[in-house]
Amino acid sequence: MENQDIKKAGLKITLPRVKILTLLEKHGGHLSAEDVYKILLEEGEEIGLATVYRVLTQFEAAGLVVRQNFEGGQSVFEIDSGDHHDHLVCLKCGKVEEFLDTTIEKRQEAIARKLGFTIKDHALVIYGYCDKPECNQD
Amino acid sequence: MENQDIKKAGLKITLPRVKILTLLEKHGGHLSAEDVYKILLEEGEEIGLATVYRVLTQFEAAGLVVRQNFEGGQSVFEIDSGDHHDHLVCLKCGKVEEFLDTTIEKRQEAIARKLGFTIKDHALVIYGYCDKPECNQD
DNA sequence: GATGATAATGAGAAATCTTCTCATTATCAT
DNA sequence: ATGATAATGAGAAGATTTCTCATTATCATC
Repeated sequence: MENQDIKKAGLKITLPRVKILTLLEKHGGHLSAEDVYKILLEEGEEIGLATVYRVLTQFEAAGLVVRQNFEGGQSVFEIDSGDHHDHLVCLKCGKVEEFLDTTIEKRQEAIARKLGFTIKDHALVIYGYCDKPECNQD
Repeated sequence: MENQDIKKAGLKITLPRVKILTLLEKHGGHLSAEDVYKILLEEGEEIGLATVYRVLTQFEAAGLVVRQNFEGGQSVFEIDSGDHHDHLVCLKCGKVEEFLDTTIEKRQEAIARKLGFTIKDHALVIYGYCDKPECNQD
């Protein structure tokens, strides 16, 4: 029940928050603030774009969603399912694949340790072309 | 001689281009377009911000510089020394460390192959706190 | 060295994404 | 039901980057 998640985050349960969280859960994928805004509009919900940004930022701070800053464009958000993963993004069609590689994760920690850093977060995005015929090559 | 690099890129040798390339080489680190603009102003060069953006983009396309999109803020540029590397960024003081890990690089290729992607580029940034006393913790 | 086709520049406008402001409205503990 | 407080919506504003276009500079050719 997403209402409990919102409450646990110290936020009041409001229609915009419930709708946005439900939408992200239902969709599953990676949505930008504007995507969320437009889908809500299509569903007949009159929720302001500023509210969408505000709520997504609050959800991020609360650990309910994760923000990804893919290059060139807007941030995208996805439900924080708890299992960290990195991303592969197709530069042609925009398809996003997720992956997790424990070897890479461990190497990162070793590197940070060696250089005296305490890891707070990390972003690994591989950009390329996926295997669809219209995306292949060049 | 940086003039030859500019010429090889199919660009005319102009004062803004020479100044910007020289500045990046001299500085060595990671500079935003605005950093470059301000430093040039301090040096008495009247080069417009639009020109700085334009030239940096051209240099990137020509492979002379590399653009990094660290989270939250402006892109930064550095001379493309040829040796690819990834970055560690301190969230407190902004210090940037570079590293290269062949294990990670190889794993990325394996992952892309498995998922049917042709790698074009990738971005790995580790965010954390460096070992300076004022940056440590929280 | 002068000439001219073409490319580059500078300044400000504009585009894009995101945050802020503030008056109005909704939530929720009592 | 009431009231303190938080949340919302709309538009303005901020931040970064790109675009437009008139003016100027570059460089191959003469």
